[in-house]
Amino acid sequence: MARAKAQDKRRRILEAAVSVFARKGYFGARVSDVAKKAGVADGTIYLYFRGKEDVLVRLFDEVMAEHVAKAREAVHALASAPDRLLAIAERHLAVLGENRDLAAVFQVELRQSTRFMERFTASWLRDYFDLLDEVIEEGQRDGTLRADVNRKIAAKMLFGALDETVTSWLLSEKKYRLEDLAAPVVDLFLRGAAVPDQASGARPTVAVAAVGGTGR
Amino acid sequence: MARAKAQDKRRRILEAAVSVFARKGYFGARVSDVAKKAGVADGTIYLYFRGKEDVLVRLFDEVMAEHVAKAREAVHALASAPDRLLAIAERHLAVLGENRDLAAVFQVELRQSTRFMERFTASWLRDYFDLLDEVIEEGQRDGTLRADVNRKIAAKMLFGALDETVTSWLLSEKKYRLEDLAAPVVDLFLRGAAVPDQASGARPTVAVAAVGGTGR
Amino acid sequence: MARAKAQDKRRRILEAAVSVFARKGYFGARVSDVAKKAGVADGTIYLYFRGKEDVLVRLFDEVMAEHVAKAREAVHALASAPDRLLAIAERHLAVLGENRDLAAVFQVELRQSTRFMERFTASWLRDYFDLLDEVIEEGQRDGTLRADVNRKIAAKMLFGALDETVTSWLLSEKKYRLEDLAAPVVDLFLRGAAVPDQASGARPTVAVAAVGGTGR
Amino acid sequence: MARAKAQDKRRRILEAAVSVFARKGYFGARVSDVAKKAGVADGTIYLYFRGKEDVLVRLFDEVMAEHVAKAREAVHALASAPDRLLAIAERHLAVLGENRDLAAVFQVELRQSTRFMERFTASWLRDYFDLLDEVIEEGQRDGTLRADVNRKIAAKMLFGALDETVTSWLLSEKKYRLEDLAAPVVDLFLRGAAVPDQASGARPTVAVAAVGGTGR
DNA sequence: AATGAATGAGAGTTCATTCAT
DNA sequence: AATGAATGAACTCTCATTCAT
Repeated sequence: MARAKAQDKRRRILEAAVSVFARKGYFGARVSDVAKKAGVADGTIYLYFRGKEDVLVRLFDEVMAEHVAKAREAVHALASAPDRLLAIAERHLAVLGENRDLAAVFQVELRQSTRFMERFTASWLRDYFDLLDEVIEEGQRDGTLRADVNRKIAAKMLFGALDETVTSWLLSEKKYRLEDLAAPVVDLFLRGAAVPDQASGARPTVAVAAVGGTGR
Repeated sequence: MARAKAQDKRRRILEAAVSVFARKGYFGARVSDVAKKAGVADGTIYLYFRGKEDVLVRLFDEVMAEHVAKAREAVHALASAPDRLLAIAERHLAVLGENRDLAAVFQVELRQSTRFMERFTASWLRDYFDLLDEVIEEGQRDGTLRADVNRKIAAKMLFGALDETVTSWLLSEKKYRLEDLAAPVVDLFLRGAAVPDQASGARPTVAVAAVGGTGR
Repeated sequence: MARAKAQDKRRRILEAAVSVFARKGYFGARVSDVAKKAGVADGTIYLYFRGKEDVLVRLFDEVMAEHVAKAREAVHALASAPDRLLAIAERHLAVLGENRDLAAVFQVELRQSTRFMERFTASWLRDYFDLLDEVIEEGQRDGTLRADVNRKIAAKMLFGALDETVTSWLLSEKKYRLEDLAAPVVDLFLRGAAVPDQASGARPTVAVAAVGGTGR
Repeated sequence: MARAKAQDKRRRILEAAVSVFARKGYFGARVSDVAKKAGVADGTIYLYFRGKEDVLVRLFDEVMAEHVAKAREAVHALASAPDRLLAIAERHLAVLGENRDLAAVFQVELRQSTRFMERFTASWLRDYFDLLDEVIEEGQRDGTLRADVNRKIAAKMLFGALDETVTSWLLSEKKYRLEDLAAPVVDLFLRGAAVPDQASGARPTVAVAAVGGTGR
């Protein structure tokens, strides 16, 4: 019981943090703002978190852990690489599209500093890229994806496209359903922007450079 | 003479800011750090800039103005859309690849807050996306790019891919030439990740949703 | 308890401010000087006051509110205008004569700027002048004070005389009891400096100009 | 010639200072504001004055020297004490009434700190009070002024009345000619506010305390 | 467990003054 | 004599964190 109550308070603090960080930015937000929004005393936050930065870090870790886990589940339930990539893209856009404040925190506030970013890159973002990498690799093995594509580059392109899509939506005044963009983005990712050279088997002239270390 | 000296001092301050912001982050950097690095007194910075934030903003504006202008020139010198996109990508990666500190500031520090981002999105980033949009449109008109691709989405995908490529390079320990990734990224962007359905004319099953408002 | 302690701290800050402002002047005094003198941390001052200026303003308001109230009480307890004016003068000189630091703040620091002065003139100083005005008016009605005297001018003369008396005392090296000057000042105010024209009813030759708007 | 030009520049700086100090207050005014208003470079001020404070001090000294000298001349041209006091009052109010900015500086900015005030009190203000004292003394000797009046107190009352009259005029929104108040103020000073006890030769009951050291 | 008053280090910015030109 | 760019000390106020209650 006491445990449940405590967890509830912890959750309220995290939710308040999302809201306050989204509106004022991480540096602009005061710990007391978060406390007030959460309905607790300033000091209480320090019973649940090590400090202001820890709130941001935990927020990130917990949302991501859940997201990556669900993405993995979704992937396992599907067979082909294209379907799997679409499922990942849909989840990605849906999660952030449902909660604009969360999107603001993830797209903007989380990129506060190289220090933060390195930490994130080293943890769950790594997992997320690994997931993309695995899906692509399997697609290459079963022949649905081109084998001559560098997986690291492909993963970054897809992630970058989704990321930019979210940021663009976030900063846009226009209201549209973010997840509706999953299909066209993945379609473009799969089929490419160029008109295929139909007559011959000739490839576009841009050479595929063999790039070594491009992994994060 | 006096004019030249003043401009030199201004430049030194901007260069010092890039270096200091890259290492400590915008919020972590003290104005006095920038001053010391630039070899001027603290107060001197206020003779050239309105304040700390103005240093960041000017830095961004001036680098971007130059970059976008040069990208436009490069585009005009080339004929086909694929070549043009490759040229843009090469410039994008080369500029940031040449100066890791500058890359750090652009990839990380500039995204500190929604306030910054909105400002940037409204100014030069807008220009940059417009440039991509124009190149893609012309490619669609002359038949080198698929007409059924949403230009806004395509522009975001290419930008997102480049952006993520830079961020990944920045955070990576491995040393590689960033601009070498321009060709494979653009190739992937043009040809897509999927193996084309050669026998039939069948398209991948993912439908191309007609999405209305996706512009920033 | 907590309430009492907080009020005590507030009072200590005000007392420290009187002491520090008197010695260094408002602009010369640092907030940290006041804090140190009050035995609190710098930041604590901002829990009780909006800022440095607010400390001065509150100080003034609170001392004046009490002073004007007590002066009114004293007035009500007495019957004739001359007695009432003497009572007011005695209070005026006694309050400031008892606390040289307070006198310094009131006579000097409070007149730092037109901004301050306008604020003060608009608030309690107005009340004080109103009180003098009322007492004089009643004196004119009951025949103890000359009816041909402009009340506004008379109030300013008495106040000016008291004010100058305090300033003079403050800057003087000599030590004397300030309140002892109340009687001679009021006496002079009432009887005038000139030798009355005893033989005739002739008035001094200086004409009483009928001046319209002389009120503050 | 060069000498004349230099003096002109010096005068322009002083005039600019009056204007700027009146509007922004001594502490609020920047040296560069004064320089700009005077049409000279910041550094030039330091060729004519020791620093910001020196500008204020010289301003005061020079205006006062002239004023006291002229007041003395006016006094010598007149015979009776009442006339002389009226002349002094008229000059006092006229000088400040003619130049609101100068009045603002003298009534407000000059009282910035005990340090300033002590300096002033020790110099020309001393002269001014001495002049009043002399006039009153002669009036007592020739029988136009009451001999039982303490001269120091009387001088302070008259000065205080004039001072308060100026301050009141300065802060008042209403526009009226300040010097028109000289006559009624001096009349009140001479005849007193009380209705004389006509039947008997009885004096008002307020005793004239014999106060020793009341001089500044 | 919770509170919130108190702390005090820290930083952006201003501006009187200097001095090379 | 005049300039005005440069200096850098100084100061107010903020806010993450602590700890007595």
